[in-house]
Amino acid sequence: MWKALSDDSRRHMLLLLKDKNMFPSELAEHFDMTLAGVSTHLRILRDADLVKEKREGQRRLYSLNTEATLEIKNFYDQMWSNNLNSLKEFVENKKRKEGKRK
Amino acid sequence: MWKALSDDSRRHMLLLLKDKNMFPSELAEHFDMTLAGVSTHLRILRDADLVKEKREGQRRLYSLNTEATLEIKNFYDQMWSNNLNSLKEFVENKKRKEGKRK
DNA sequence: CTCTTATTTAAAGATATCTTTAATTATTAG
DNA sequence: CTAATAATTAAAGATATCTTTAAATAAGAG
Repeated sequence: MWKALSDDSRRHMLLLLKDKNMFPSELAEHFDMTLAGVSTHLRILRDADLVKEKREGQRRLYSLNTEATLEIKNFYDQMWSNNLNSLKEFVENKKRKEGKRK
Repeated sequence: MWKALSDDSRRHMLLLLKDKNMFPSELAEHFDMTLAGVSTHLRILRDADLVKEKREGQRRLYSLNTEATLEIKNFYDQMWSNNLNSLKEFVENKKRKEGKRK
């Protein structure tokens, strides 16, 4: 999963899929890479459970698996704070600051 | 930075340094690896700005750079939710659940 | 059934990463 | 200064990763 996230193209794919479900050929347009290359990256993301695949006839629709990104958050929580309160405060703080800026 | 986090040993080092600042020789005791290997990993973590180094005579004390892990959180926020409210709710929800469990 | 389209898989090459050993730098102790 | 200790750097080997080309699978169109 961390290996899956360590590649720039794959993180880019995840952010694209976040906005819109896509077919491999569609995704490939956003990258300077062959369709086979994209397909390989999608397999890695699928194995890491970061994306879901749904067959639609001869095509395959890929979508973000929103549940699976939790491990990143867990690691962040462990690193950044000992308890969830601090995270909560951080979020509230950031919101407050953003409110001011407007 | 993502490359730095993609290695199991390095993530383990970060979690160890979170609890206690350590010298390379001290860290090496926790790993099945030579001191030189540990030193190389520490260089990568230092380059990624994830740890800080402080010379103390002939030794070098390593500590976690708590500020730098923010990029992970940013990515998580982008992936998992469009707005910070959802994250806040998630945290509150998790806390509530944990409260129940006790 | 044959041709086309969408996608995956396998093989191969180039590049990157991890880990070790050996050499190097720097500090402290005698 | 010399010896010992702490740590880094360089070189080298093994392994892993990325990307491409070519072959394979699978669905739909004629």
